Amino acid sequence: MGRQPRFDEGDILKAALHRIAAQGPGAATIAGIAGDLGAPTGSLYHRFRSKDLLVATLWLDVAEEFQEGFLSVLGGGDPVEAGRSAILWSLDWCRRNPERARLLMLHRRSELLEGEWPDEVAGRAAALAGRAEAGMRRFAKRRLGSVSKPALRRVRLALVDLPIGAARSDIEERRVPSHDLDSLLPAAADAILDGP
Amino acid sequence: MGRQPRFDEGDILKAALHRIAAQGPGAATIAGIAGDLGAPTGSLYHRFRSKDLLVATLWLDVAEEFQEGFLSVLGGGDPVEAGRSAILWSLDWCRRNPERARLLMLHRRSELLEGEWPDEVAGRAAALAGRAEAGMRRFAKRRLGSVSKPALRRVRLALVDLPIGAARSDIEERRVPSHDLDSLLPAAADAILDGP
DNA sequence: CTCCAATTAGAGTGAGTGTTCTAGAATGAT
DNA sequence: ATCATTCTAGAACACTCACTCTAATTGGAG
Repeated sequence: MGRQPRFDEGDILKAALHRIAAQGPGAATIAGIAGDLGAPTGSLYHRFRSKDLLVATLWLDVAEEFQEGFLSVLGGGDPVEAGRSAILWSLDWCRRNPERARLLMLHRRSELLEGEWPDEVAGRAAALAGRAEAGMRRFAKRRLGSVSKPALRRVRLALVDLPIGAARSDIEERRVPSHDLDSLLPAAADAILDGP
Repeated sequence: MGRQPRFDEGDILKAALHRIAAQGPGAATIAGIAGDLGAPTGSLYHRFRSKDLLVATLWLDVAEEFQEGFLSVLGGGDPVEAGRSAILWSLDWCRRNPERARLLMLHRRSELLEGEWPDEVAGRAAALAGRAEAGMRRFAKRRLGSVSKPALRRVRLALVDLPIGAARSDIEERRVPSHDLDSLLPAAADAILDGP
């Protein structure tokens, strides 16, 4: 019932990802994405009420995919080993998904999205953040026996901020994260988690 | 010989820094900066041939100031202690210069400057990068006894990428880098530098 | 004072942006 | 065949941006 689509949500999001990975968030214009697809601009607005909503959807898709895998590894087995494995999994995810990694690791949300989340996805964003927070607390409890603020800071530093900081330079230069990091980062993380 | 200026380079750069620190690089428009100063847009173009040149000058001013202090600390005394001190100095610089820190730590060059360095400052940029490279090599030689690629990678990771990654979340939320980092980061750096 | 150069002053230009609008093409149900 | 629905198609709109241009102002040198 109705005309068959030539460009669906997936096509549009994929084109937007390509553009952002190749030329940065500034290149993700409606006209640019439509041009890559050979689509008229109107077709993009048929799928997404605004450019913000398009970009937000893309970001959430990628972030959810990453976070799901990350938290799943973080939750398994011995906590010491789980922490190290989660770091390795993050590095490997970046290697398997170089374009998604550029989107997620290189650009903060504020560069892609001025202002607040669009209403349509505010719930998704809040749920995503909530699951991250819960996963971090669960790991902090298992690994450090505490969910105090300093303990949570350590966990976030060791498992999120340091790996991202370390991988950034490689990702920025369109390389895959160096395999040196596979041994250096877990060592640094343990130093932080087990330090005085 | 000629009319006295109401707005000099320093005023303009300061206004640009305020804007970028407060609202991100996207807010550093010529009209915006001029508006903050109460100046006409023409006056900005009297000082800077283009917006790119203005932003590039600002970035180089800040980067040179930071790097000079950083390398000076990194070059002194016992190398093990110098590495730790350089990290602490970086954190302290961010605390003393919150706006400059936002500019330098939060935004990569590519967010501020699309494309290449303007001709007028290409030499300055190259010299800055050269001094950084030289300082890193000197430290790698003293601290690890080698200037091999893996050794340089470790040094850059321990002294640059990790501290920036660690400080980012605080800086992003307009806080001063946590004092936890003063002990956690040197420990992580040593783990990386002294690791197998 | 009379020049002259430096600077302010701000309207104007053209390119690019996100978004809207109207028209038409395709498709399945009746 | 008709019709509502879904989607393409792209011109048009309002706005912002970096940048340019012309004119007016200022202050020192002669």
